[in-house]
Amino acid sequence: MKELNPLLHSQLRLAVISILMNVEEADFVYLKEKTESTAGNLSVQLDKLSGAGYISVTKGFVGKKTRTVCQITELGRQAFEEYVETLKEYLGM
Amino acid sequence: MKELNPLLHSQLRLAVISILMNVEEADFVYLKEKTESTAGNLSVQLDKLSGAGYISVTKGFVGKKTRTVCQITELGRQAFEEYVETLKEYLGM
DNA sequence: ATAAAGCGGTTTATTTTATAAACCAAATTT
DNA sequence: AAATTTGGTTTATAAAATAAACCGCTTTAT
Repeated sequence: MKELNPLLHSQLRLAVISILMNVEEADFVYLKEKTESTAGNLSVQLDKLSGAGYISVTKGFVGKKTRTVCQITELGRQAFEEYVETLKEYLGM
Repeated sequence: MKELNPLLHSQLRLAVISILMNVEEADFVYLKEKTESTAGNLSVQLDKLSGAGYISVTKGFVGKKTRTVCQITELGRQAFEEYVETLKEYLGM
């Protein structure tokens, strides 16, 4: 049995990646609302994903307010696809 | 986004349940080999699954040796099916 | 017959991970 | 200008996974 990439096998990180797979980009506030996570938790998990090179995180401004935008990277996309394949074995699909 | 049943969202426990879904029953030694887990870890995770009523664990003998046999319960089967459905949402299937 | 090693586990301790709580700077509202 | 809100980060705590140590029984070798 292959191992399930532990970086993706986490509810919140999987939710984030899953969202980012279906959208060009998403900002911190959107991700927080969509995943119903706390800011702190989200911040930590985004760091991990970005540390692994699975997402890019860009801080910018909208008017005077900061805006943190996330995008999935090619590496992240690949990791996700592989995770799904592995998972299918577990689920018998 | 629905939450992924945390009892099933664990590599080892998911592997165990996944095996038990496809087999009438499986004993400790078989599960250990198949999942490549340590005995300690497996023991703990089987306890959790059995504590939740997802599997039944029966201790018996084969000759003089003890044998611990596991089977998935109806509750476990249901939980697994639901977990898979929820996961599909995350994976976009 | 007895010590040593192996089998099938369980219990306990350690490490890792997830989560929440506290905090911070800048902007906005009152 | 004080208080509140926004958009986060950092740090502390709780929970989970994992490994290490252990235990009773059996088998093997001496």
